[in-house]
This record gives sequence, structure tokens and C-alpha cells, in this order.
Amino acid sequence: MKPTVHDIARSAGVSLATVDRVLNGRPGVRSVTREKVEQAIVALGYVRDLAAANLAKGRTYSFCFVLPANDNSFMIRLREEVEDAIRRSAPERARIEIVEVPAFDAAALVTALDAIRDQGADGVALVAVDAPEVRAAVERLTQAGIAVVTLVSDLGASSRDHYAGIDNSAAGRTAANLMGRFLSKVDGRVAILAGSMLVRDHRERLEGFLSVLGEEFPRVAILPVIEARDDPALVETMVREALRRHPDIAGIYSLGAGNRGLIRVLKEKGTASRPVVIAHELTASTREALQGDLIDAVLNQDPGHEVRSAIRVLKAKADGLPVLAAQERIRIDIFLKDNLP
Amino acid sequence: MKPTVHDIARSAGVSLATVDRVLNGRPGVRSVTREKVEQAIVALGYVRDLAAANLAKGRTYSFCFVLPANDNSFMIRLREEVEDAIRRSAPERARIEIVEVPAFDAAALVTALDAIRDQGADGVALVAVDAPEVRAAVERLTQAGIAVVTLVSDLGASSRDHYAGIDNSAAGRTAANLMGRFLSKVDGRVAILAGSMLVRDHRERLEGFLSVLGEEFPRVAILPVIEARDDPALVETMVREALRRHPDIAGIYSLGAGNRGLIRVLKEKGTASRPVVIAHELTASTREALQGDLIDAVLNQDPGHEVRSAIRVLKAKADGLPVLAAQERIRIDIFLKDNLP
DNA sequence: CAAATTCTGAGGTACGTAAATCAAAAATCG
DNA sequence: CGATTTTTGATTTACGTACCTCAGAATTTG
Repeated sequence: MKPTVHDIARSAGVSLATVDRVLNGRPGVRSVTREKVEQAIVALGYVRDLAAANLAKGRTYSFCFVLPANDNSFMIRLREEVEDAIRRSAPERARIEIVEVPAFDAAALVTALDAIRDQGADGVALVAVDAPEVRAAVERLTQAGIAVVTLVSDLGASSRDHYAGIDNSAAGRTAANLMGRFLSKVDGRVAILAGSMLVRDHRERLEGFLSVLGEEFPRVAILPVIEARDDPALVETMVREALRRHPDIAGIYSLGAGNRGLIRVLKEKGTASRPVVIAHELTASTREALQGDLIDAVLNQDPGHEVRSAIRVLKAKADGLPVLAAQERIRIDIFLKDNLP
Repeated sequence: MKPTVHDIARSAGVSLATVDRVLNGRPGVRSVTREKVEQAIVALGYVRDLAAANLAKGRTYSFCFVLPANDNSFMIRLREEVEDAIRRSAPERARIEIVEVPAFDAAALVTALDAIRDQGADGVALVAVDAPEVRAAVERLTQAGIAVVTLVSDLGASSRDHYAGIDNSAAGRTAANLMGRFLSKVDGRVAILAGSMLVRDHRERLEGFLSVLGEEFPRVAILPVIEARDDPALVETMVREALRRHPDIAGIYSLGAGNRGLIRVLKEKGTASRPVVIAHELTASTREALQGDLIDAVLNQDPGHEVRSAIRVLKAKADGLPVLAAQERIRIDIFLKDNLP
């Protein structure tokens, strides 16, 4: 039923060897003959059996995940998901490696990327640090024919093939929408808690949040951004200090990590008198806080989906296949305590 | 590197034929020998190369999607997604067929399922009608070794292998949570708009909605459920009538389909004086309504994900492989106008 | 027109597994 | 013990593709 190379050969009136030369772009075929073959391929609707081809080639995909050596819950989860994928990669003829680099260190990232390029690979997934030298290193990778996917945090206007992560600007806007509505008729100001403005995803969330709050809920006043470096202890002291100095804080948007510190403070205040809180990333602590009515909503990106999507995309790119955009869109999960998975 | 059947044979000190007999459960192997082989398999960490095996067997998966002949936007999308999958199924050695049955007709569904069982297939995905005779027909399918996945609407306590759809009770609870918060400090009652209480997913959404609203927002009063059979025209007249009779309606939860009718009425009322509205399923009309500030939130299940997940699960079941629960969980998307895809 | 070059065909081997045959070995039975 | 049955081994073919070699045909070049 499904046509094979033999059918193409017969239909085009050429030998198997010639079909093979055409299919694999090998030299030594006159353009007249090449066209005959190509027409037969189209006419019969031939599609190469990738499984058989990979078997014959003995192909194994070699992918590399470059992850920051962060130890917040999210990055730990992300690493675990990659490790899970590695466990499952045996029957998929894929060899996946993890390379750890210091967090937020563009130079180290560049070194790692160049090393991968030198030793060769089919694809690389990286949590990008948004810097020109990283852009250049990614450019070198794609020039070398290596597929590149950014993970969680994107690299603006670069030659990466794909971004496996959420639209952080939309996440910020969504948070603002929820905050505005949850605060309806409540007076008071909103505090914003970020990790660092040096990271692209945090910047984008902030921007989105501010724009929607400004446009649609102009009544709500905003305090200066608190940068707590995603560190739970620092978050705790800074939030406590902020609440002390501004007793009129009615809402907190925590767009980074380190929420354990925030939750400790909220626990002290108690469910009744705490402000409206919207945070990011569903972890053990934010989940518990949601269930315990200490947080109102959590925006989440699913690291498992991101990792699996990145692998699918890398494989597709390595095979020269198109990616299913709809399938690979990473969604912003909104969790209230009623739809926790 | 990766061990093959040859390695197993050598390591166990038996012939290739014996390894094959053990691997494929063929008779004619003494239990002592069988154990030797099995030990070698474990020791070497052998995993059968599925691609090579399928190639050798000339295996093609044969799946069947039994879909209701509904013509609401959601079912049309669902069918389109299956058709897309069919288009992509050629290189995946899968033959996917669509069988249409009258909507909400248990008898017709049973007939279709039995026909599939008779002509044979590897797996079936169906939008279940929740009835005992359907349960029995599904039982017959699984007895015949055919994998069964319910799609969108589940079949309670049946022998289906998997359910590819959202947790409708959680969806209802989430809607209630949002409704309660969006209504904070507003007086008035909430109207509920359903398709039919004969469908399991609608019942579950309603239950979830009522329970959370009752428990957490006892202040909010609820009007009797309006059943409008998912028909836009009927929805329109019934909503108009309800708003006329109850001018104090402050919120509408539309848990079924036919939202075009609802939106027409909302458009008349205008953005300013309309009630809070939460609806299900992102379609062209609900999307437009979200953007035009006629609806506040849309809960959505992604039919594309559901179809692809169903196919992955059917394939895994056919191969006797485990499914990745985390990957196959269908999520409840919450769309505000700020995170529309 | 012959020589050099470029195409093309025929055939084989390989990938890892499935499935079959047939002979030989081992176990079991009476 | 021999006869019978059960196990096992050796070997082969096949799946669809890749990749290789070598000979021969067709074409171009001098």
C-alpha cells in the first residue's frame, strides 16, 4: 500500500540506486533523470519511512541540555524532568546529556555552547541568558547545523530555532487582570516582588503586569518593585519590611521565585487579613499555600511539558521535519485552589 | 552499545531462536532456559527496538475515532483535529478512521462499537454517552484486546483504558471560584446555563460549580438551571427571558455550548451593564466576546491536545507500553482576554 | 572517432527484529 | 532400553532504507 523506494524506481523507470541518489542528494544523476524520479515521488505520494531509515543509518540523536546550576524549586524540577527524559530516551535512539553552568553567567554559557559545537551534537536546549555574546554563540551553533531551542527564558531576535516556554508578557498581563478583579472595590496598593530585572522573563512579566494594571485598573496604585534575587530568606525580610512600612498593601504579585519566604510572612498575617496574592510556578510550597488560602492564584509553566516539547522540536529539526506549532505552544496554567492537578 | 537480541543470545548461551521464543512468548522453551534468557535481558538492560520490531512485523496500527455527529463549534474542531491527525498518520504506520454516530444516542454508539469489534482494530477512541449498554459494549471491546480511550466525556466506572479529557468537576469548581471573586461586593444572583443534564460532563460541571459557590460564597444566590440544549437560538431567547424576569442577575455561568446566542444578548446590554460572564470552550465567538469585554473568562479544553493524547495512549496501549500520566493529563485552560493564544 | 568523463544499473550488505523451517539434541515415557 | 515427545540450534527470509562497489552504458571532450 504505502509506496517504497522500489515502487519509485519501477514507476520512474530507473534503478534503485538512482532513486537512492536522488533521495539522499548524492551526486551523479542527470537533471533529466532526477526530475523523472522526483515526479514519481510526488505522483506516488512517497514518504520516506523514518524508522527504517534511522535503523539503516544506525542514527542516534545526540542532544544537550544546558541548565543553570540554580537550586530553586523550579530549576530543580526542570532538571528532574530532563533526567526523566533521559531515562526514557533509550528506546528512542536518543542520547541526552545535561551540562550545568553557573546561573546568569553569560560567559560560562558561551563557553559551554562552544564546547558543544566543537564536540558535535544534533541539538541543544538552553535556558538563555539574554546577552549579545550568547546570541553570537547560538548563531555559531546553528551555523554548524545544530538545532537550538531556548528553554523557559528566550533569547531575543536570535537565530534559535524555537522557544519552549511561556509568553511571559501575557503571563504578567493575566496576573494584572486577575489582581485588578480580585481587588475590585478594595482600596490599597499593590506590591511587586521580582527576582532580578536582569532576567528577560521577569522583565517581561513586570512590563505586562504594569501595562494592564495601568490601562484597565488605573485606580490601583503600585509600589516600587522589590528585587529579592529569588532568595526565600531575602524575600521574607523584604516583604515583612514592606508590609510594615505600607500597611495599605492590598495585593502582592510575586513574579519570581523564592515564594517560601513570602508564604512565611503571609502565614503570620493569617488568611483573613492578608493581601490578595498572585505568584508564579506551582511548587510544593505554593501548592500548599493555595490550598491553605494564603495565595489566591498561581501562574505556572509546566517544566515537564517544556522539556518534552524541546526534545520533540529538536528531533523534528534534526530530521528536517516541520514542528506542530499548536502542539508545542507552552501554555500559561492558571491554578486556583479548585483546579490543582 | 545498546544490546541486541544477539547479545542476549550470546550472554545467555542460547540461540537467537530461543531468545525470540522468550521475547515473543512463543511456546517450546523450558522454564530453566526461559529464566536464563530473562536474566540476561535484565543483566544487559535490553530493550526491544520498537521501530525495528514494527518494521519486521510490518505492523500498522489501526485506530478508530467514534464521534457524535454534532455540529457545534467544539465538535467540529474536534473532528478537524482528528482529520489533521489522519493527515499526519501516514509516516507513523497508523491508519485512523472516523465513524460518526448520532449525538447522545447510546444505541447507535453501541452498534458502532460492536461493528468495530467485529472488523477488528487496535484501538478505539469515543466520545462516551454515559449509559450501561455503552459500558457493556466497551467491556466487549477490551475483552477483544482492543484499547479503549474515552474522549471529552468519560464513561463512569467502565473498563476503558484511559480518559482523554478534563476534570469537569474541577472546571465547575474553578468557574465558581472565579465567579465568586469577580462578584465580590456585588449583590445579585447567578444564572446557570447548561446544554442538557443528560450529559455527564455538564452534570459534573454543574455539581462542582454549585458546591464551591455554596461553600465559599454563600452570599451569592443561584437561579434554577436553564437547559438550552446547546442551541444558540434557544439560548438567546431563554437568556433574554431570564434577564427580563430577573433584573438582578449579576452573573452567568454558561457551562455548555451555544454561546453565540448568549453573546448576542450580551452585546445588546453593552459592556458596562452586563453581568459577569464565565463560559466554556474557546471558539471564534467566545474569543471575540472575550476581546470585546462581553465575557470575563473562558474555561477551555484543547481538542487538539485531546486527540493527540488519545492517539499516543492508544499507541502505547497497543504496544503494551506504559503511558506518561503527566504528559497525558488534559488541562483546564483559563483564558482571560490577556492570555489568549 | 577514440578517449575521457559522467551517469546509471545490478547487486550486495547492513540495521534490529520477527517468523519460519528443519535438523539435532535432550528430556520423558513405557 | 528404545521410542516418543519436547527443546533447542542453525539458518533463512523479510521489513524499508542507506550505502557501497563495480561494471557497463551514455554522454561529453579532445
